[in-house]
Order: sequence, then C-alpha cells, then structure tokens
Amino acid sequence: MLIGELAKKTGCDVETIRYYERERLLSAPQRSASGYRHYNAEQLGELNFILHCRSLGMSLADIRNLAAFKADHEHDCEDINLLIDQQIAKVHQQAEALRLLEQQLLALRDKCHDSHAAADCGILQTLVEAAEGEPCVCHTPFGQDNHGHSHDHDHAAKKNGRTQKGRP
Amino acid sequence: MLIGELAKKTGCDVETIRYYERERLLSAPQRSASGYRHYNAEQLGELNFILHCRSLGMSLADIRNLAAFKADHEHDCEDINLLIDQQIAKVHQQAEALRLLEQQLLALRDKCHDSHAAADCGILQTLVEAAEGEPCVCHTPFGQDNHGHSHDHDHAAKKNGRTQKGRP
DNA sequence: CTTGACCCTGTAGCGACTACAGGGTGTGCA
DNA sequence: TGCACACCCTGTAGTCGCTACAGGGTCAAG
Repeated sequence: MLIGELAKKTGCDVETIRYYERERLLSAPQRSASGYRHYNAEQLGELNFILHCRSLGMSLADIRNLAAFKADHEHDCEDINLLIDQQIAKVHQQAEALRLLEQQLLALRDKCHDSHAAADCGILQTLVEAAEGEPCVCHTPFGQDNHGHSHDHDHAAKKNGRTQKGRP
Repeated sequence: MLIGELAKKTGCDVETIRYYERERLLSAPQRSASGYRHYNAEQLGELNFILHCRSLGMSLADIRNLAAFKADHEHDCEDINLLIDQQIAKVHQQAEALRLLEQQLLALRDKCHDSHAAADCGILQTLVEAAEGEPCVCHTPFGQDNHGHSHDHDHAAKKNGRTQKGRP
C-alpha cells in the first residue's frame, strides 16, 4: 500500500504521515527501488492507534510513551494509568477554563445589542474599563500556557502574574 | 517608564512586550538617546487592553482588529459584535469538544484500576481496539484545527476525514 | 573602575502540523 | 514513442504566541 492509499484509509493527510515517520511515531516502511513507501496492515494499525490517541487530545510525546508501553508487555501499566490521569486532569482544567471564558464573553456580548458607532459600543467600553480596572483573575484558558509545555511550568507561573494571581 | 517597569506593572513578560511591538499591536514607544524604550500611561493602557483581550482567548489578529475599531470612533460597532460572537462560538465549540473528550477519557480510565502488566491493561487494549474498530466521530478538540486558521478551513474539512466524518 | 542590574537586536526554538518548490516515477492513451 | 497526468520523493519555510538565548551596550551605586 502506497502512502496515498494509507492516507485515504485512515483519513490522515499524506504529509502528516510523513511527519509522524520523521518524528519516529510511525515505524519506517519498506521502500521500493524508486524510494516509494510501502505500508502493510501492521503500520495501518500503528497509524490508527496514533490518530485515535490524537483524537483523545494526547500529545505526540504522550503517544510515543504509550506506544513504548504497548511494545513492552512486561511493563507495569501503572504508568499508563498515570498518563491517562494526567490527560484527564489537563482536559478537565482546559474545559473548566473555557467554560468560565464563555461566561465572560457572554456577559461582554450583553453590553451591546444594537448597531451604533464604535465610540458608544458597550463592549468596547467594557473591554477598556476592564483593562484599566480590577485585576481579572481568570484561569489561563489557552493563552499563556502555550500548548502544554511542562518543563517551564513553575517558571511561567512565577513570571506571568496576570493570569495566575491577577495584577500586583 | 522603562520596559521592565511596564512589565512589572502589567505582569507581562518584557520579551512579550517587545514581541507585541514587533507585531504592531503596541505602538512604538519613544526612545532615549541610548535606544531605551520609554513608555507613558497611554501605552500602559494599550498593553492592558491587549492582555485583557488575550485573557478572553482572542487571537492577536482579533485584537489588532478590535484596536482598529477602537481607534475609529465613527465605525459601526456591528463588526465588534460579530467578532465577539465568533469568539463565543469558537470558545463554546472548544469547550463542548473538551467536555466530550473528558467523558471519553474517564470511560477509558475506568477500564483499568489495578496495577498489572501492560499486556493485560484494559486501557491499552481499549485504545488498540478503538483504533481498529468503529470510526470515532469526535469533534476535533484541539488537535487538527490548528490554532484557528481560517483561510484553509474548507480545504482541511475536505481532507481531514477522520474527525469530521469518521473513517470512510 | 568595576560590579551588576538592566537594556538592545537578532535569531532560533516549541508543537503539530501545512504548504510549497523542485524534482522523480508510473501508468494509460494516441 | 511521446506525452499527459496522477502520484511519489526530499527539503525547507510558514503558522501562532510566545520564550530563550547569544552577544553586546548603558547606567547608577559602591
């Protein structure tokens, strides 16, 4: 099976498949004399596994770990449980942040219904006032915590006063 | 006020302030003879406005637009309302996707409680089976829709069969 | 006259792709 | 045989919103 067929079967973009191979998530397929990739059923399974995990919001690093656990049958599955627990925590936190955010946005939207000049727009006024006024203690929805880095988490918490503890 | 002081006052990183200036979100400040940036109260307000909008999950492009509307007092505020409505829709969609995702993850976590060998881990088995089995019609939480591109949206929808319409 | 805290520019990196340039291959049809 | 056209290859650069340096300059205090 050539890469195009694999792409069709999985619904994954051709370039993404090549990317996964480059990132060592997908094992390197056999090559024809002319360098074309040839995939078998096993690699179809591998890719589907990756895509399913991605659809559960896991990072490629997590998936790499999970695949390693999967390969090592003797490995204690506690690590797997931990990984899923962390994923749940992450997703829960994000969902909660978005819920709060939506409420704030709806409240903001409520400030202006009619169409009039920007100078009188309640939304704009509210935004400007909010920026000047009280610290907004909002729980960093998807802004500052950029894509779930982990190594600099405490570091960012120290610096990024705004979303963590409001303004000083 | 030098950049460090502005950073402290707003809780924004110094490098981020310079980044906003580079991106033309923040107007260029006056410079001392030695090239140091000097900020005034107006620019403090500007930055706070940006940070507040960011905390509401808006993209820098959206904030740029909003700032332009703010500057143009005659401008009809319908565009502002539209922008906020789109933002609400975006956030709502993401929140909903994350809620579903959390449910899926919790169900998955339920497959394995005890600690045993990975070969027998219910989570891993479930993941593998799910990958092989039914199409997972999940609503692209934060995976494929990368950071809210808009120009190639229909394009991506055509290609990315998995999360849009399950596997064919 | 040095120390050390601050400032500057420029560039590269993150994650998970996506897009394209510039080329090669393979099949079908006239 | 020639050619069109769909597919494949590699490599590089772009996306977004920062973050982290390297390698230097400035300025006030001791």
